[in-house]
Amino acid sequence: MSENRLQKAIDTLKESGVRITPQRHAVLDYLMNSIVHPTADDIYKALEGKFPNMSVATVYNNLRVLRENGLVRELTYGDASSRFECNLSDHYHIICESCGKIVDFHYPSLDEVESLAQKVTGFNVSHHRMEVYGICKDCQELGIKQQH
Amino acid sequence: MSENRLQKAIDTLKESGVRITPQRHAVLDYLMNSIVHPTADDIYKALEGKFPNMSVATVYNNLRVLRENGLVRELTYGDASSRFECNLSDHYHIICESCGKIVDFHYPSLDEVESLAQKVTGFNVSHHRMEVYGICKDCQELGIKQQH
DNA sequence: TACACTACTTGTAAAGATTATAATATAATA
DNA sequence: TATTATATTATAATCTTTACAAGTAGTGTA
Repeated sequence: MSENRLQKAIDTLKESGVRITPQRHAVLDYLMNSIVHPTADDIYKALEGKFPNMSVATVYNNLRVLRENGLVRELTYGDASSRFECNLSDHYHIICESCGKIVDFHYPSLDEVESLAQKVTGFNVSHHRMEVYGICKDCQELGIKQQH
Repeated sequence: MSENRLQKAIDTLKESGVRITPQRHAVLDYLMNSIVHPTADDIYKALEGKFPNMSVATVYNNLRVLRENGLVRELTYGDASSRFECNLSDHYHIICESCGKIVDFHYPSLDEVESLAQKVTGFNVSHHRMEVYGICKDCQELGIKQQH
């Protein structure tokens, strides 16, 4: 199942003349099997064992290539560094203000907002982004425990 | 009108034991009369004439103090630097993908999304953010002109 | 297989935004 | 006006990301 997705992605890359190097394969594979929306540095550290000589620049380069080929989405939040995900299906994110955890959730796309914004501002609208913020279950429980 | 808002903000600060220095006053005043959502560097450059000796750190310090006192909101987008605004009324932003211009627009708050997200994820939701992206009128016209 | 071409990786330097630190200056208050 | 806590300044440091040059390695062709 997941292997299928990976193979499809590799085929897409090859069709665009992008070479499949071991490092690139590893970055893509890691992202495909990750649900935590890692930063570039997370990925770098995660692959350190497998590729002791890999440069940080390689991670950034590959993330850029994957993004340019529509296989990876870059998420930029308030904190210092970008986060990356492979899940390109239509979904939104909810972010824990305490631990930074990011969780996907589904909601019908906010097309109405887009069309109103277009009408009011005269912009030619292309897309939108939306995130919800709050405290995750784990941190809620931790907070309650600490009060005792 | 605007003077009234400024005076109110100053009173709020004084009540919290925050001193009103000339630099702090200028940053607040500049933000109150700005509609372009400036970066810290924009503000620094704008006040350079009035305060030739002001440090960039002072701008950051003051923006932090103003934010902590609920007078300024920090907007973090994909690009490198944060933007700041004083308009704390309920509104959303639409951003030009060509020139970076940010324009306010009004839309009923997306409470429904928040409550669904809370139900589905178990998070204790506090707020959300949403921005629309597109090409502004000016850039649309510029694009058409360049094609001739 | 040998060659050539191009893309990729690596290591390091550089850029840019923001924060930390220490010394000096100043606003608020009695 | 004197005092004291807070703010400003100048600079160094940090952190993320990009740029660059040199070397490496896939890929296609003869």
